[in-house]
Amino acid sequence: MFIKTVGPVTAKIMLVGEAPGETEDRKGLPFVGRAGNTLNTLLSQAGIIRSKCLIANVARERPPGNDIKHYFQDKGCKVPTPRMLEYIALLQKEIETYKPNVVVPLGNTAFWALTGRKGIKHARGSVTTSTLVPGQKLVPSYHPQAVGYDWSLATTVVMDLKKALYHSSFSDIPEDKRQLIIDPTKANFIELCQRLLDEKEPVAVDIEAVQAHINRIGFSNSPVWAFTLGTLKGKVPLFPERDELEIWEWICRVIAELPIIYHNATYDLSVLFLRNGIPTRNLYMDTLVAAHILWPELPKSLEYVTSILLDVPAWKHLSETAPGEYNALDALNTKCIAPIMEKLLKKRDLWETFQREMSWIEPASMLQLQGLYVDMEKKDDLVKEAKKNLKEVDAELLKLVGKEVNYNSPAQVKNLLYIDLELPPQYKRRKSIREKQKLTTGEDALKKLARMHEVPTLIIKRRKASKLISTFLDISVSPENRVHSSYNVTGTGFGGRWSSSKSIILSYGPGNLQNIPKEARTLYTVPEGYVLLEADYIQAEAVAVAYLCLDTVLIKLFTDAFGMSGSERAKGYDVHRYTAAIMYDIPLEEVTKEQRTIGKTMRHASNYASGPGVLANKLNISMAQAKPLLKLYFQKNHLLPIWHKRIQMQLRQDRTMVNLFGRKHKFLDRWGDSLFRSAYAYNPQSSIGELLNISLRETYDKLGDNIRIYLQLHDAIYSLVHHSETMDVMKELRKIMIKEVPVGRETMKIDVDFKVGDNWGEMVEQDIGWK
DNA sequence: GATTTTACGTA
DNA sequence: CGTACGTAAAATCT
Repeated sequence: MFIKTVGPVTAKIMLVGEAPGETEDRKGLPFVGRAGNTLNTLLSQAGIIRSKCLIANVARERPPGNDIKHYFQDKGCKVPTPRMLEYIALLQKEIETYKPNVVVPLGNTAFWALTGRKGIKHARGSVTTSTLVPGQKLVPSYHPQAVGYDWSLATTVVMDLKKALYHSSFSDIPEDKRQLIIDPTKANFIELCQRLLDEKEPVAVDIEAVQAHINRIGFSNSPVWAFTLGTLKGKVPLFPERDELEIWEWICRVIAELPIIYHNATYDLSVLFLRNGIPTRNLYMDTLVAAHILWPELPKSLEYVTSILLDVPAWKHLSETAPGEYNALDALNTKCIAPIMEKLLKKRDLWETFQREMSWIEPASMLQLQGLYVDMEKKDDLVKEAKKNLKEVDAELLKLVGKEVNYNSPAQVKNLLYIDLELPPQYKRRKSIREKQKLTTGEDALKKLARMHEVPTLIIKRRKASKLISTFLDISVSPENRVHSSYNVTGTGFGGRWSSSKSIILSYGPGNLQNIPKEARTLYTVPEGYVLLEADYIQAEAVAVAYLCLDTVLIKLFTDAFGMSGSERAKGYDVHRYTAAIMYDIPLEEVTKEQRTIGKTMRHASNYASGPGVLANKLNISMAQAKPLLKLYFQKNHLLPIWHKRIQMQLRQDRTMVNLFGRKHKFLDRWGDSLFRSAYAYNPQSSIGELLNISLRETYDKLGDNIRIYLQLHDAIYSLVHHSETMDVMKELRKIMIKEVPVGRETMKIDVDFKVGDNWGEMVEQDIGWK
């Protein structure tokens, strides 16, 4: 059926979708199926009344199989069929007739029909014009159907629609009158720097670099202008050496003396310091950090934040064709969003959290630039040994299998297991029952098959050995035998924790330092006379959960054990033993090793509401055995389900959770168990991360002259300490790390214990009592 | 050549 | 249907 455009001819807003679906086809109206429902929700959240809008699709008849490719001659959907051209001409005529103030293309097809361009992700949220109807204002956004698949896009679409609503009150397209000064002469550049120094406003700075060598830098100290200077073209300097030196002196003056704004300071600040010796003494704001605090659940790129907060054209496509303009706009837009974000942070009571995360940038940058020393001999030995090990497994496998198989290839392993060896097929868990089953060769599946055949065990062994070599042992090191990973203070969606990844400044090493297995840690050694000191929070997340549940018995166990040595604690104050004791209703001292292991697994699993299947896997028991065990556990720990229910109630308010330090997170996923479990994990995980990083910064301030902070591992700080000072440093670290954290009416303190070693793989517990 | 999927390491 | 991350190799898309 042909679907007509609906809505009042006087409408100020016109919404354009892609093509009708099944329901639309049946009812003869656009956006009345599932996508229509989503659209209604989005419109109402944006304050737009649907009946006052014109609603259209580009294609007017439902394509077979709902596949838009039907209307194109090519796979990339760039060459339209004659029918599609007719539809586009019709759309053009309608827009020219109704003259809405703003047209909202929803999705790639509508955006392409109106502009001839693709890439809705980069275009959405910008204010732009149509080429189909010249002069027609557009505010593009995602298609409601995309929101249906990924509900976290909803927030973005609502913000775009609000922007469209604002733009529907007038037809003019705002002119970008901001002034960009691109590649001035040396003399002009110096004048401009002088102007920045005179005006004393916070300056947004952005560098462009290839392999951390700066080739361009841009500045902006007001929302109306910016300037940029290229210093390198490829590897060729653009100025004579003496001029360049002078230019860098002025750059240094600006950056070292004025309050500075970056988008991703850990990068710009580190490169400027490493390559040009320029310190950022007054870091006023990192707009990436601001975005991470304001909307940890949303994208944080400058492009995205700008599309949300400003009414400016997209500019990222200029990076190749007009690098000067691109860089100047980066600086300018950073400058423009900064004050808006500052206001929002204060309004939402997040200023303190923001300042705290800002304070982590310096130590995180230090850790990246400092790096870790690698013992090359040890590394070579370990690689050799691991390769030998791999060869042995390969030989065994070849004997059993009788042919060469690439065990890193899931396809080949599937063939081997399920066709050649005729083992019972193991399937991946499906998201919905309607999805078709997919075979898996993951470790859990192989473990089950291991009961029937000896090959699966060897495959597990083979893959572990191969992973160890490729990811953790066979790593690149700097000329100084160091690895330099970057710590990302904005790297986790929850916030509070840092992530760790390959540095783009000094790209040596395994990248992520937070997932290195014990076997690969031994190659990280310390200089003669020094020790590696690990200070970690004891049972941190479990303690946090106990306080959040108000489990007074458990809290007492932790407070009684506070300050005890490890061996004392193990005797009568061990959480897992306690868990087993209450589960089996026996005295603490009668708990067997096996029962303790069960207690430990149960606690880990059920704090965050895992199901019987997973527990069965972990304890290597059947589902039938796991179910009553879980039931028993929740009977004895009745506060846990109450806590979970409380979280669900909090989510119902506005889907927002707040951690123990005031950090906020909005959970945007589809309402359901998976969202709940994520929310259960939020407070303990992000609060402990935050606690550790607060302590890390304080350690950096107070002990930075005597020790080198070496590693951060979510709930542990590692430092290099002269062996003669180990005891003193332990005392100091305890003073810093043990903090009183309010949880409701209680005050939580988490104990710290220490390990010492001369390499990261062999750390020895320090059995010291502190009472 | 770029992007997605699969598998697997840590807290 | 623990959660949170990042990387390597293979598979897939263009």
